[in-house]
Parts: sequence; structure tokens; C-alpha cells
Amino acid sequence: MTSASEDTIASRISRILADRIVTGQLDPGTKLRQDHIAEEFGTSHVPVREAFRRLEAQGLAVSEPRRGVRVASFDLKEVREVAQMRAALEVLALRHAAPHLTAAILDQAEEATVAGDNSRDVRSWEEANRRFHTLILTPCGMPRLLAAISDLHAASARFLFASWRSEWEVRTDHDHRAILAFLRQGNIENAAPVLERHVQWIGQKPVRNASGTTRDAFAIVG
Amino acid sequence: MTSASEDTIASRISRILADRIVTGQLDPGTKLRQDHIAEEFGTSHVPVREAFRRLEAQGLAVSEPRRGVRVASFDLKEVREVAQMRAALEVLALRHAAPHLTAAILDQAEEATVAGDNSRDVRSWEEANRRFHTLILTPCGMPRLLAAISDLHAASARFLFASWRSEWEVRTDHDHRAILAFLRQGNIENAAPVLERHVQWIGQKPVRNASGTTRDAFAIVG
DNA sequence: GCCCTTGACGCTTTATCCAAAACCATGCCT
DNA sequence: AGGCATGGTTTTGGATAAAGCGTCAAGGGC
Repeated sequence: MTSASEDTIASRISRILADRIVTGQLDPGTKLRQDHIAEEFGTSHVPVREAFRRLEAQGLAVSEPRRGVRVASFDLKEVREVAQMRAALEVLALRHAAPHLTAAILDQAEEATVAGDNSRDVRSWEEANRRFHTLILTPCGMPRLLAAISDLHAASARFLFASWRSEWEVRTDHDHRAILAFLRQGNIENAAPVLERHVQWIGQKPVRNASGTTRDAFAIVG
Repeated sequence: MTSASEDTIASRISRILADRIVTGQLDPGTKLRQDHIAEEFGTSHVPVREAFRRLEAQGLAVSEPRRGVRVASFDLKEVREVAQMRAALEVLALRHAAPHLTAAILDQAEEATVAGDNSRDVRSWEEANRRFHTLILTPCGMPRLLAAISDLHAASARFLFASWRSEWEVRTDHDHRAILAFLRQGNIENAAPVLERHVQWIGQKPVRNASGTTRDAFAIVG
């Protein structure tokens, strides 16, 4: 378990780069130079190119033929787009997962919610939040749907990290608890709309730039 | 326009392979041997591997590390899954596209419907059907959503080609006309549910196998 | 002074080459 | 006769090398 050597170098590179893009270590628009990356990982650039293709498919990078690959940029419009896609697909997944949800699963989801509330930084909050959504949706047993949702989660997380770079305030997640309460009653018809709104909620607040000016930051928080 | 040389060899290979998989020229489970394909296209295996990554992301191929790449298999469960994802996402796209739909676009969509009704084979019907959906959804201006829908269309088409291999009966597409009628009235609230049902409709009919036995074939027809 | 050419450089893209893992068939041993 | 070891063969995955396209800047023509 120590190494990921059971899968290919390309997939390892793709995972690490995806993480860097999502967490904001790589800024939008940054050029990804294949032999620099290859050198960093101690490989040739062939697997790096394959990793690029995967990032491209995930919407984390854009490639212009013969001009190289760059970290995908995004704007408020795309944040909204991803949020709405997530809303549509997560509701679908929840409707199919609901019949298979057990008390044990819901308990785990509650633990994830608590972990989120107790998180001291964005990163651990995001991890807990993702665990919550994954837990209640996975039982739908629709692999393609889950894969699509997972990619959208990565995009959401990217927006989240991009806005809340420094400060982080603790909040308690009432939406998650409401969803859990409905699911415990087997009341999917009420749980679904809450999830739909929850995922689409986009926080917006003024953020002071280094230059002293303020701009509206935004973030998907669901 | 004669050559696709304006983009990379990898993308050309990926397009051609995708087409072969979708149209059923490549059966599910078929192993895709990289240097055979490389030889066929007169290239090396490097761009072929990149094409594999794209096919993988589209769900048309599955790759096991060190064991190669195979054409993805599918079953009725996945057909349903794709249909429901399409329903959810196409409805979302339509809601956003509706305000931007012009009479000219709707006329083109009607032409596509007529072309579909007049199609003599599955291939041209599929092309016309896809044109219809693309026309009424593209104005939503949500590129990521449209890309996702496009991949799902490819999957749908694959199921379609898999079932209707030989025979093909002409039908007139009442759903398309109903949707167009509602859209012409600007009545999106009625158009959306029709589209949602239309996309999820899965044809099912007995098909005689070569062995004389019959099985239930299925196909997404929307 | 401004625009276009031209050449050098870096990067992407593809080809050729190599090692290691997986597959297949044969034959040996039980 | 059947299962397991073992060799060769195929195939994947990666490294290295070479070729081609894009970019940028300096210099010359208008």
C-alpha cells in the first residue's frame, strides 16, 4: 500500500497534477511543460502526455495542439455550470441510492458531517464534505454517474480552494443534517430538493486583494 | 478540409476508433492492441496510447494496467444509466437554452426531424437525431454540460447500433414535433418533461438470433 | 518610425528502441 | 489424466532520440 506502483506512472502523475490544480497550487493558465514535469517525476515525457489527456478529459487542463497544455481557467459562469450539473446528477444518484441506504451508512455520513464541522482548514473540510456526498450516493450502483459526479466534485473543490485561500471560518452544516434526517425517515421526496439546493448554493463575499481593492469571491460550498 | 491535419494524430485516431466502437464495428470486449493500431494508421504507438486515454474518459474503452485496453462492454443496466443521465442533463441544458432559441434554430431542428423520419438506415437516422438534440441544446452556452451530453449521446448511439444491426423501420418522431411545438410557444415548462421522457424511452423488442433463439433487444431511441 | 522578414531557440509531437510483464503452449511430474 | 512448472512469444509501458511547429526578437526594407 506504500506505493501506487500497481498502476501506471501516467495515472500517478495525473492524480498528483489533478490534486495540485484542484488545491490551487497551480494557478489557472499556468503552462504545463511536459519535460519539466517529466524531469520532476524522474520519467520521460511520454507518460506525462498521457496524464495530460486525462486532465483534459476531467476539465482540469486545456490543450491547444502544438501550443501546449495549460491549467484550465474558470469564471463564475463555469462555477454555476458545474453547480447545476452537480445538482441534476446528485439528485438522480440520490433517488437511486435511497432504497439501498442503511443505518450504518447514514451513521458514517453523520460522522463525516461532524468531521466537516470540526475542520480547522479548507482542505480537511473539503475532504469530509466529499466523503458525505460520496457515502450517500455510492449505493446507487451507477458507476458512470458516480464517475461524472466525482469529476464535478473535483471542479467544485477547485473553486472552493480558489476563493478561500487563507481565512476559514467554522460553520455547522445544517443542510447535511437535514438531508440525513429525511433519509433516516426514508423520505426521499424531501431529501432530494434539499440536496439540490444545497449543491447549488454559491457563497459570495467580498475579499480583500493584496492591492487593497476588494472583489467578490465565490465558491461552491456544498 | 480534406485532412484533419490541423489537429494531432492522437485525436484523429481517437475519433476514428470512437466511431468504430459506436457503430459496432468493434465488438465489446475486443482487445485494442496498440501497435496493431499504430501500424494500421502508419504511426508509432505513442499517439495511439493517448487516443486510448480519451476513449477511456468517454467510457468507450476500459484499460487494465499492464493488461491492455479493451472495448467497453455494456448491459441493459448501463443503457438505463446513460438514458437517465441524459434525461437529467438535457433537461438542464434545455432550460438554459430555451431563452436563446430563435425561430431559425427551431426551423433547422424541424428539418433535422424530417431528415430523421426520411432516413433509410440507422446511421443517418442517428445523425439526424443527434443534430436535433444538439440544435436545441447548444444555445444554453454551457460548454462543459454540452460536452458531457455529447459523450452520453455517443454511448446512446452505441446501444442503438448494437440492437438495430440489420432491420430498420421508418417511424415519424412525434416527440420531437411535440417538443418543437412547445418551444415555438415559448412553453418550456411543457417542453422539458416531454424531452425528459423522450430521452429515457428505451425500445424493447424480440430479436431473432442467428441460432434461431430470440432475445430481448433494447435501444435508446431518443 | 513602423512593419515585415528571418533566424535562432524552446517546446511539442512523433518515431525508434528497450525492458519487463503477461500470455500461451508444451512437457514434466504426480 | 490432470495440474503445475517453464520456456518462448506477444504485448504493454517507458526511455531516448529526432523532427517539426510556434514564438520571439533583432535587423532590414518601406
